[in-house]
Amino acid sequence: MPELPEVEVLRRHLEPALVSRRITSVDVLLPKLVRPQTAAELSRAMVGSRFESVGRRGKYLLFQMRQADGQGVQVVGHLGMTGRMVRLPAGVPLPRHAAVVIGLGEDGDRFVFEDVRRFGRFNLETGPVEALGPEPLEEAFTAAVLAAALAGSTQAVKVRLLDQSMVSGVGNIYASEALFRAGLSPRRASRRVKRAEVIRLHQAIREVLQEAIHEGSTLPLDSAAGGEGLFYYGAVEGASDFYQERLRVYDRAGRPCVACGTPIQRIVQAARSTFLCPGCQR
DNA sequence: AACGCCGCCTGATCGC
DNA sequence: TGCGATCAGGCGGCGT
Repeated sequence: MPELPEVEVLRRHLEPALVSRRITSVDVLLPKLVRPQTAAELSRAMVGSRFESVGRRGKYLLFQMRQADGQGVQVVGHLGMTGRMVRLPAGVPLPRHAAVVIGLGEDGDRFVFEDVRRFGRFNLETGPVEALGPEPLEEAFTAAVLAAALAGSTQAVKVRLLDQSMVSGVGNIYASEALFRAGLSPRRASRRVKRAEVIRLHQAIREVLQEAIHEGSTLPLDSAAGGEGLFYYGAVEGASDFYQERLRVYDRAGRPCVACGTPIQRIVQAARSTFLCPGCQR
């Protein structure tokens, strides 16, 4: 599932594919994922505008457009569990679970948002993004900020890391990975994480995300589709396996820890899987 | 008010 | 072999 690194890699592929393209049509196939819910309203805002930039905030993609009259338009996208975004060349059939189809002009290319499980979003409203905590890879996210977010909370530190108002972009996979790298038990009450451990965790969060972006950005996301234009996490056969292989604990229950050989353990916290090495994490 | 928990979804996998 | 049950989980919303 896409977390900050996968969204960032997707952003880097999408931006050059979209910037300066003019929107000529908007079709909504899955209205529940879209705000406003009708193609008519979405069209009124978007059609005629050009893409100016594709940004990212946490796990959200921020599409900036501008109308000919200078009016700015912003769309906030979220991939949920299974969402994908792709520039689809003319003639390529729409994916089965296409939710929004945006026409990009005379050549017939389309920008498509699809989502099998329908947890994703495609909104003109920017509300959810305003509530997000600091970007973990930016300067504002310091060890002191992390310490303050953990202080006083009895919640398990792993559950706390998933709270997007604390740090934005860390999901279930990289929460487990960061805690493993920091040698810290996911079960530890947030308030009981010591100063030195906070510093290690802060560093570990940044490292696991940074490395995943770095390795993911070497993936040629557009080559397997037989040419230019297909950009999305998971588009390439084996791309998600690639992401998976780098992981030290996530989804590795029963397999030996890469550091000490102890079998990796799976536990459930807040109704989600957590993976840890009982030997390395205290 | 912080925190736990449900519901939304469908495809893959499991068990009988 | 086939089919129903279970599982996966980000996040909004609701209840305590």
